[in-house]
Amino acid sequence: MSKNLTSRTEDYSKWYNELVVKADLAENSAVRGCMVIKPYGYAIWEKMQAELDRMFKETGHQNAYFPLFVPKSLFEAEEKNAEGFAKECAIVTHYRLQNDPDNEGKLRVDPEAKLEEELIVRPTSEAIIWNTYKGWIQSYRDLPLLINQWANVVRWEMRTRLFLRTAEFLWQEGHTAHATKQEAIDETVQMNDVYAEFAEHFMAMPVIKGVKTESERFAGALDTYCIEALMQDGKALQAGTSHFLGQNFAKAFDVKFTNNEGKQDYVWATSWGVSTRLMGALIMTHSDDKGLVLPPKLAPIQVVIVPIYKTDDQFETISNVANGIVKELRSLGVSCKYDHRTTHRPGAKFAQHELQGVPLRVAIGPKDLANGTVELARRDTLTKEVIALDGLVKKIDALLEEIQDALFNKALDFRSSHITEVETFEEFKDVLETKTGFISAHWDGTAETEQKIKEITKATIRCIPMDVVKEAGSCVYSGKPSTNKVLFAKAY
RNA sequence: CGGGGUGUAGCGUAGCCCGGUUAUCGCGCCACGUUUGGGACGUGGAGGCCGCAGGUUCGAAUCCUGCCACCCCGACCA
Repeated sequence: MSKNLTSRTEDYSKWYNELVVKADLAENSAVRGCMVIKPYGYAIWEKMQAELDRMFKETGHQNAYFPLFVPKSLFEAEEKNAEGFAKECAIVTHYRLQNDPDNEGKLRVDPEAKLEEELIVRPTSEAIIWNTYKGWIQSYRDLPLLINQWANVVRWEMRTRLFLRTAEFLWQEGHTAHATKQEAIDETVQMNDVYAEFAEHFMAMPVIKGVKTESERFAGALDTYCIEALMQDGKALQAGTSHFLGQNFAKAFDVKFTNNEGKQDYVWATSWGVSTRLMGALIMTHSDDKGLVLPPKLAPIQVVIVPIYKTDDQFETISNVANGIVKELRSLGVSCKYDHRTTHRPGAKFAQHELQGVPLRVAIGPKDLANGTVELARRDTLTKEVIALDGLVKKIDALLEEIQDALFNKALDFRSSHITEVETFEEFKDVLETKTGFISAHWDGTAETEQKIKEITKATIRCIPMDVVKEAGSCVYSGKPSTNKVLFAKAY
C-alpha cells in the first residue's frame, strides 16, 4: 500500500514521473510549487473533464470564460471573500520589462511601467464573474443563470503539495444566479450530488456528502457542502465543494433583478468546484506499489496488447491478430492500444503498463498462435489467465465493468472499516493514533471545542453528513449536550 | 517567518571530518552484436562551472564567509 504518497514523492518518483513533474524551470524559480502535467497524466485529467462537463450540461449548465486578472478594487468588494484569500494572492504590478543598465544582458522591471491599479491573478473568480453578471441580469426572466468555467487559478500557499495543493492548478468553477433562496440551495445540493456521483461512478471512490462547519466554510459562503474521501493512509481528503453564497455577492456587486411582481431584489448565488486535486485523490485511493491502478472508466487506455515474438514472420502474424482485436474493441467503444514498439522487450512493456495503471493487458505469443489463445492480465488483482481468442472481446468488455465495480467495492470496504464511532475523548485520541480514518463522535456545536480538538489531535471536523441521524448525546470533548454526531479526521 | 536536514551527470549516490593523480558507483542514455512468455546480456562510448559568489592555500567537491534553492516539521490552507 502506498502511504503518505504526496508528501514523499521521492519514494514514488519512478511512477510519479510518468504523470507529472514538479516544475523546476529556473534557479530562482518563481514557478516553485507548480506542476508540469505530462501527456499521460493530462489524458487522465481530460477523461475526468469530459465526464464532468457532460454532467454539468445535463443539469442545464453552459461553459464560458472569464479573465485571469481581477482588478484589486473588484477583488476587495466582497469583504469576507477578499479577506479569506488575501494572504495567498499573486499580484501584477507592472506591464513592461526593459534592459537593465546595471546588468548587461539582463532585464528588469521598467519602473515607469507601473499599473495604476494592481491586478490580482484569480485565486477564484467570484469577483470578476459577479461584476460581469451585474450587466447580464435585469429581470427574473434572465434567471437562473447557470454557468461553468474551466480555468486555472493561482493560490500562493506557503507550503505546496503535489496534486493536492499546488500554487497553480486546473479546475472548474460553477457560478450560478437564482431568483429565490430555495432554488439556490437546491442548486448547491444538486451540484454536490453531481460531484458525489462522479467520484463514485467514475473514479470508483466512495465519498461522504456533508456540510462544513462554520470555521471550515468557504470565505463568503453561508453554507459549504462537500464530498469527503478517505485515502489509503487513513487521511481524509476534501474532494469537492459546493457553496450556497446567499445574497452576499449580489449585494457586494449590486446584482439586482425585477421579480414577477415588479419589485427589485438581489439574486441568490452558488459556486462549486473540483480541481486537479481529484487526480491526487484517484492515485491515493487505488494505487499500489507497482504504480497506478486506474478505474476503466477513466483510463486513457483500457486495454493494451503486447506481442511476444522471435522472428519477423511471427511479429507479422501476431500483428494481424492484434489489429483485429483492436478494431473489434474500438467498435465497442473500448479504448485499446497495440504496443508494437520494437525498442522494448515484453517484460519492460508489462512493467510500464502496470505503472500507468492500464486495467487489462493482452499478451500474444507463438504458443498462443498455435493454440488459438491469449494471455489476459488484470491490473487490479495482478492475476492472469490463458483464454481462448474466440470470445475474447466479449470477455474484455464484461471484465472492464467488473474491474470498475471491484475497485469501488474494495475502496468502500476500506472506508467502512475506517469509520469508528467513539464516545470518549480517550477513545477518540486512541483511534486517531492507532487506527486512523474517520471518527464519528458527538460535538457540542461550538467553534471553541472544534478548535481545541484540532489543537490537541490535529483532527478537524470533515463534515456533518447529509444522512446524519439525530440522536441526543454529549460532546466527546466538552461533555455538553449534542444533537447528532459529526465526522472527524486528520486531513490533507 | 521559526526548528531540523540536504545540494556532486537525466535520476539515485560515494568522497567532505583529516585539502593532493584523470571525482566513485548504480540506473538511465548512445553504437554494435546476441536476445525477446515478467523490467535482457556482452563489448565499446557520451554525459560533470561538485548549488552560486567571494576568501584561505602551491593546490579546494573537501576548510572559512556570504548568498540561493530544495526537503521535512510548525505557522498558513475554498
